[in-house]
Amino acid sequence: MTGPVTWTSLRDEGLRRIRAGEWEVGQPIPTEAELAREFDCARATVNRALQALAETGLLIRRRRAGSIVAAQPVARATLRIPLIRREIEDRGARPGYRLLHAAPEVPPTPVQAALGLAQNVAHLRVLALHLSDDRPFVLESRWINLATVPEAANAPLDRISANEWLLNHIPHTEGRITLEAQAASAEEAATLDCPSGSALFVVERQTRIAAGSVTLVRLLYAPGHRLTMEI
Amino acid sequence: MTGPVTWTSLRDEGLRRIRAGEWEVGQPIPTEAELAREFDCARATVNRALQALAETGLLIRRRRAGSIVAAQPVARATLRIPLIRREIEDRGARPGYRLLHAAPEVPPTPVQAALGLAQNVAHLRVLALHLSDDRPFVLESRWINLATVPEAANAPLDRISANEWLLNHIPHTEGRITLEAQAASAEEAATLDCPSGSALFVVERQTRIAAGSVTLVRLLYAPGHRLTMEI
DNA sequence: CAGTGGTCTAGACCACAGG
DNA sequence: CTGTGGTCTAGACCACTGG
Repeated sequence: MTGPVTWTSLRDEGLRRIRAGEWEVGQPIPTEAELAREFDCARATVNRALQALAETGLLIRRRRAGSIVAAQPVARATLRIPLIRREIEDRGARPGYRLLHAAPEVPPTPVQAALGLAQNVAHLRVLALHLSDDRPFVLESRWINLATVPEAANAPLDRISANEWLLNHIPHTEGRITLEAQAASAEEAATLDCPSGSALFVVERQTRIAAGSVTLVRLLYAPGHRLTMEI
Repeated sequence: MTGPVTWTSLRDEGLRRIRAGEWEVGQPIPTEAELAREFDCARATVNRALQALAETGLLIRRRRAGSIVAAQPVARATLRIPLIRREIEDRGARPGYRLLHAAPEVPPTPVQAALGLAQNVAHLRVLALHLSDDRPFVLESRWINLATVPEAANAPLDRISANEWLLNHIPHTEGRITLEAQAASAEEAATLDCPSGSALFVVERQTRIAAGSVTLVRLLYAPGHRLTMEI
């Protein structure tokens, strides 16, 4: 804690004190005004630092009651889900892509329910395989809502993955991500070149824009895939 | 955008403009000064809003170059990993806990390597089963470093899960979380009451404090477990 | 070199909730 | 009612970087 005081340096010092137990769990830490005096800086600077600590769940801040160190901090980790191609490149491998199937189709009832669709809406059904150094990396099973994204019908999905095409055409979506494990069906196993019944890591992503549901995709990763995050 | 201008309202308006395409992908948005004039507020307020948008990966901000809308926003989702007991309670089920095994033991070499240990260090080996409405929910397989946390040797792990005991004694740790899928071994399957070879969702958490490694735990969830996040 | 974001400051007012 | 955090403001200086 030498040099000029910035809100990031204050945040780091707060993090240190919490981890070192200098600020006790469940106990209030000094008020913003007190910390501002201690570090000889403006209260706004302290505020910005404590706000950042509260954002990561380490502090619980309440007016009048002050800021207390969270007793049971919920482990909060930020998951970054990049483009599959980038993911492969980041591992130092050569990415590949093979379109397996692309045709208009009305989703089966359970998929419609998951998408929150009231009626039968035409979708583009896409199956594709992503390769890492020529070995199967992830099997992509996707539904694209043609009511929301009619242009998708003409997307050159044999050359560019739906993943990237969508990102280029509708980059900013909102949605939900679900992580789970699933046993590989015989067909999935054949495509991913692994034993039938293998435990697969599955990422399901559902995205929408204001106009409606955009896509529902299940990414079935070949065995051995891990997702790592720092806390 | 009526009422008083706050940095959160500015952030939300920026999010709307990005999603609506009013701020074009890859293009610079107005400068902070311009936005401050538009919304008739101080530049610091605009700055706080844009900083929040940059934090979530929607904007890329560079001095002199200005802020541009990210072309391929990396989907960033925050994963919240609560106490297992809370996780069960939050699902409206009754949590249960059974200690299966707890004894000092030197970890096998691969575990030592994962923990970054140079020599043989005594650990407490813990196996426990968490129940949800009397049905197996997650199998906890843990190593606790007795060099870092000697008190753990006397923890009443038959009554309180290591999870909670550690959180109460060493609440603020840093570490790494890994998510993967794994096939259930015969023994694991028996404990979790599922077919051998079932695809299990596995959360591995490794935590440490300044003094050294604290614990390595693998949480093997019974089939059907899903982890959901909003983007 | 000039324009942009990054940050600090000092002061102010407000909202909220604990006592 | 009062103390705490939440936020805004106006101004300032700095750091970086693109032209």
